[in-house]
Amino acid sequence: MPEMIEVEYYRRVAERLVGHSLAGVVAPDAWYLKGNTTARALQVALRGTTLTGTDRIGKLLLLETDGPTVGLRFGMTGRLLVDGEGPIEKLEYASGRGDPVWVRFGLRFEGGHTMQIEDPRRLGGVELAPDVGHLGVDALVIGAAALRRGLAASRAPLKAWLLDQHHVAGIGNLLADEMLWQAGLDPARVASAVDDREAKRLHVHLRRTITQLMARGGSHTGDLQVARRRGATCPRDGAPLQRRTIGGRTTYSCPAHQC
DNA sequence: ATTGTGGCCTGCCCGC
DNA sequence: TGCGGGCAGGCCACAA
Repeated sequence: MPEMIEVEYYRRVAERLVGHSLAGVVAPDAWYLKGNTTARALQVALRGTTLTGTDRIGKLLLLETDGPTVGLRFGMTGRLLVDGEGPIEKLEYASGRGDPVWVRFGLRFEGGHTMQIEDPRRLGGVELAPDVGHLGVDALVIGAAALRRGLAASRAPLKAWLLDQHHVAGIGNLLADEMLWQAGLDPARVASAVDDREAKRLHVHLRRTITQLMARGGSHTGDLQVARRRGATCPRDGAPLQRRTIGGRTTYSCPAHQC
């Protein structure tokens, strides 16, 4: 599913169209437009503007223009297609087939270029001038000290804290499980009970997990991934994995080495 | 303020 | 072969 890694891939393909001007907006699905915007409002605001750059904060992709900024969210099954092709063929929890009705939003550019979001489950969305003030610092940017301070101030379970986009932006369920498994920390630990040494270790593995999985090709390429099913054993030490709900999400962890 | 819960969306997969 | 129920999780509204 799209976590910050996949969204970063999307950002890189979107970057190809920087410098092109927008010829039109295709918004067949009103549900997909968030923040009370409409197809007409988007058309009026964006037509004739030029894509000047792209940015990403966590899982939010920002298309910067010389007019307003457009925010794209991909939910769990959204893919970005530039000129009909995406950087990712198949998403975890989504099939490899495509269906034209899954295209929920599109931008037409001068010269015939297109940018589209294909999202079978409609969990993503498009917003004009999104408010990014409530988003935490991007997971690849947060420093060890900030991570330690954030954890110290919370009584939420460690994993729930990591998933909260207000604290750190970009970590989804798979990444959270993988980095905690790598760091040897129990996802159910109370965040403030994580000591300085453990917080430092988590910071190391947070960065390492994201950069490594980005190089491998996606958030589903972690070492724990093969064991994300009932009855599986830990790929590291062979212990039966624990399956729980933490932070409202299915959580796999190893009771032997995560503590 | 913080933390937890339930609902939304819909395709896919499993068991019958 | 078809069908129904469970499942997946990012995000948001809402409750305490």
